[in-house]
Amino acid sequence: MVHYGTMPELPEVESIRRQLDAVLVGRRLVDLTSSWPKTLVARGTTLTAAHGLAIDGVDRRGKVLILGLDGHLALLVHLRMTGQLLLDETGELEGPKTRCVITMDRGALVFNDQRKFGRLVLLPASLVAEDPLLARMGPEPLETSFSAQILSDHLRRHRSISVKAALLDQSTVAGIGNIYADEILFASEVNPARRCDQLKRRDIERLATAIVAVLSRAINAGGSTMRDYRDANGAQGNYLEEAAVFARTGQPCRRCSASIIKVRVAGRGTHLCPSCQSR
DNA sequence: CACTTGACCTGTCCGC
DNA sequence: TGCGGACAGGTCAAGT
Repeated sequence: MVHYGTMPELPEVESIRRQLDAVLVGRRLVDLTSSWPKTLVARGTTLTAAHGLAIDGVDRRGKVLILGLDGHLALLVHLRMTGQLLLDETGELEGPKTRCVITMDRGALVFNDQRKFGRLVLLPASLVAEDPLLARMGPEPLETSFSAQILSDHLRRHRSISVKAALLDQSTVAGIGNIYADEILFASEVNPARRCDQLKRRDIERLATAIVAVLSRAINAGGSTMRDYRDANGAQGNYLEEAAVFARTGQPCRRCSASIIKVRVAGRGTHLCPSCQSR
């Protein structure tokens, strides 16, 4: 059994966003604490400035959650690999991996993160767009304005790097990580190692269609669960049962029955069907 | 500027 | 059984 880390990507973060938005609006922050210095920081404000503010909505940009606080502050949450943002109504979810606790007038948000890569940033709402976590984020693939032309425009900034590396670059398209990059490339019948400047218009059109289809389908399945992923209620996702290539090394391709292989592209473990994705 | 590599972290797995 | 090292991957800083 191969071990994988966690990879909350757009579908997982969107699942969490929906759950939190449905229950957090109106709750007030009482206290923010962290037990690992880098996990929670304030930029352009102080942590105590958030005390007493009410959550007015939960948004998402790429893989970043954005909790709005009374219109003038915001809390950015990036789960990175192993982060879990859990709604703790009864005070029972804190444990050895808890890095941050956001106490509210009702319940708390507990941020558990085994590998300590996750980040929570409190900042003025006016600085959200220019924060390093969001400043160079590419187009949102599930907005109606996303199109093959927009994807083409962003891919054109790359030449020799692989199409997989470009998909993982958040400035190309927001929210794609290693699992969905592989799934999108399979659905597009494009080889992950293909150079960006070798993509034909038809390839880019297929990629744009697959990006929307794969991410939408994954949201409907509640996201993927590798190892540590949990939604805000602690539940796992189901998408991996539907995955075409990811974590299916040696198993038959669902389209042509050839054996799925795992190779290294752009420094990442990469799964593909050598027959369907020969070019 | 385009691109690659290393650092950040911890837990798990594999080979000796 | 114990232990060292490779590996997992999102992002940014530093290097080529």
